[in-house]
Amino acid sequence: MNSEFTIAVHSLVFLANLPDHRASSESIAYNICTNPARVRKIMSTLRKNNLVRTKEGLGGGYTLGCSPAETSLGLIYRVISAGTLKPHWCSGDPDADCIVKSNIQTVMDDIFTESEQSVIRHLEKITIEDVLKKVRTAH
Amino acid sequence: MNSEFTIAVHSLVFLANLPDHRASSESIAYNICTNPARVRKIMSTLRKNNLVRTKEGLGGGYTLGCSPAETSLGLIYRVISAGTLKPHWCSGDPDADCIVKSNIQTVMDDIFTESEQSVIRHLEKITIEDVLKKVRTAH
DNA sequence: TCGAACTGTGTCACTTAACGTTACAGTAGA
DNA sequence: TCTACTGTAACGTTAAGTGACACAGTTCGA
Repeated sequence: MNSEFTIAVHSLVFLANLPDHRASSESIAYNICTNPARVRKIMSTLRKNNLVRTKEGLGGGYTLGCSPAETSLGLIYRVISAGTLKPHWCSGDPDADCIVKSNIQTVMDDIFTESEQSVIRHLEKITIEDVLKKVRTAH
Repeated sequence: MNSEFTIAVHSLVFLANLPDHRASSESIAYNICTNPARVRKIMSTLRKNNLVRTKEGLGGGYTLGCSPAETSLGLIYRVISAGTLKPHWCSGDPDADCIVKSNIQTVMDDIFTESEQSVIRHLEKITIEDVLKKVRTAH
């Protein structure tokens, strides 16, 4: 899985934890330990899915566009990371004669897709608020 | 997820599909489309878990060490790829003052571990025989 | 007992994906 | 119009994934 999911969740939790739910890409990036451009790219995707609101210009930045209690990590995964469970490298060769060699790709593809579905179903049970609570009570 | 899981499954399905369930690393690698050394490295792990038997020397090679109908992909995942669902990159910093920044790592860690468990539970429902059947009936 | 055909394993090189950096156009408020 | 933001693209750098090679150890048959 790629780490954009982590960044997306961290950003939303960070915003949810702030009194005014508002921050610039620079302060979010500082909290996450990455660079503002990377944050902006991911926030831009979140905005297109109404999970954050953005405001350009002076005094602008990012604000929460969703209710932490109603936003699941499953939704965030689908928006940010769908398809990333499957490895890039594939075994076999569709044009080969051997049925294993030629058919394994589509079979494994299905298996990875189903596996991803089971991850998403699990992540749908966890909300941003749940994560925030865990962060607040972590020892 | 890393592609060693794919190679392990492909190898076992390939062996299961052969009449004598026996092959050299070279012929397995050719079927998978990778190099023999990589196959040997992964098969070595499978051998340590009794999923294949290996024989060195002249006339040696790999044979199935398990029953395809009783061997689940979940077991293979645990043996080969446990822990690879989580991305390498982590956000936050355990030494920071902000509770989000300092605690997000352990919280996300738990989430990835649980997500991996749900993948494993799903993969436990699929056997090598199931994969072989799908390969044989794939259009 | 020697040679051929294997596995086991380590090392290094190469390729590709992940991540960081910089730059700059566009926007909005002071 | 200046300053502080986002949006996005391009490029550089680092780390992971994969391939290639080497060689010691093993087994069998001639």
